[in-house]
Amino acid sequence: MKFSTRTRYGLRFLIRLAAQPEGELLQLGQVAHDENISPGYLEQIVRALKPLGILRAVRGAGGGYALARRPDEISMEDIFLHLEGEISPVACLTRDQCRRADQCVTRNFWRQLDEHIRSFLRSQTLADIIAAEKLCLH
Amino acid sequence: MKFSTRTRYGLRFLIRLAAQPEGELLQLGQVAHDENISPGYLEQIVRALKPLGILRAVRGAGGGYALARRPDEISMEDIFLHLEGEISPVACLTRDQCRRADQCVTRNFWRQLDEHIRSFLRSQTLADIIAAEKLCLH
DNA sequence: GCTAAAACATAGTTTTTTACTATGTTTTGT
DNA sequence: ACAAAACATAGTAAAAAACTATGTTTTAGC
Repeated sequence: MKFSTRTRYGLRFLIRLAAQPEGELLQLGQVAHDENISPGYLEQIVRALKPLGILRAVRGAGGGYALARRPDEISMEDIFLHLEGEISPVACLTRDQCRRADQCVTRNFWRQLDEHIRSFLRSQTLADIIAAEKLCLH
Repeated sequence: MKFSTRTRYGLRFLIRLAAQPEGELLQLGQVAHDENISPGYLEQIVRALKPLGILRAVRGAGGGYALARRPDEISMEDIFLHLEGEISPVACLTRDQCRRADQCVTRNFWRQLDEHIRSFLRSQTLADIIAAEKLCLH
């Protein structure tokens, strides 16, 4: 039960954006270098985030990325859904519904676990993570 | 973020044992057949559970398995630790401590998520799962 | 004692997923 | 024009997961 580098790298990218001064652009290559992530791989990851609509991209020389929304309006649940694909601990909760579902002894347990994880992710925003970080600094 | 078939099959095996009348043995081959799991694979999984000490095995013809403890004394956290290997959503919480750990922005977030998942698993026992099942029957 | 049936054990193989690379195209400031 | 950035897809390598194969050991029943 591990989260992929996709999710971890993507989160780090977003945190870097959130830490950026309002309106300032940050280049993907810069983040890739600082965070020691392959630029090509990071591009793929960032692309997965685009449909979420939280990124503002400026193309061409001198371009870069910025957040399109305030960090406290961006929930971890949304981020995880786009990076990880899905969150559920077992596939049958969201897809591949198995035919034994209604007589499945463990299904209810998985559903509860799923709801626990999701509700935590729902309760957290990008801003919370940054805030926790700032607290540590003094 | 999916749990492996190891964990899911192993859990189903334990539930079958828990549903068994007190002291009665259940054969692995029987469970494998009923649950449509490869017997050889299920054997591997069951072996991973042995160090937990919740299994009583009787070898030889007419042998089988039974629970060595009451279902309400067997926590989901223990089961998951043995089947999944570890629970933490990222490796650096339990091993592979990275050298940037103390300046890691996301580490605290991962730790909180980890604790949420673990505390849920700690709160649940095999007995709870069986009980939830019994409720559904009438 | 022999045999069949069960648990016990390890190594190997296949399949799937993850992580990453290669090779471009498009856009835009200078 | 050109360099630097985002955008996009396909391919590849490595790792993990899922399973198979091939045994050994134990024990009840004949």
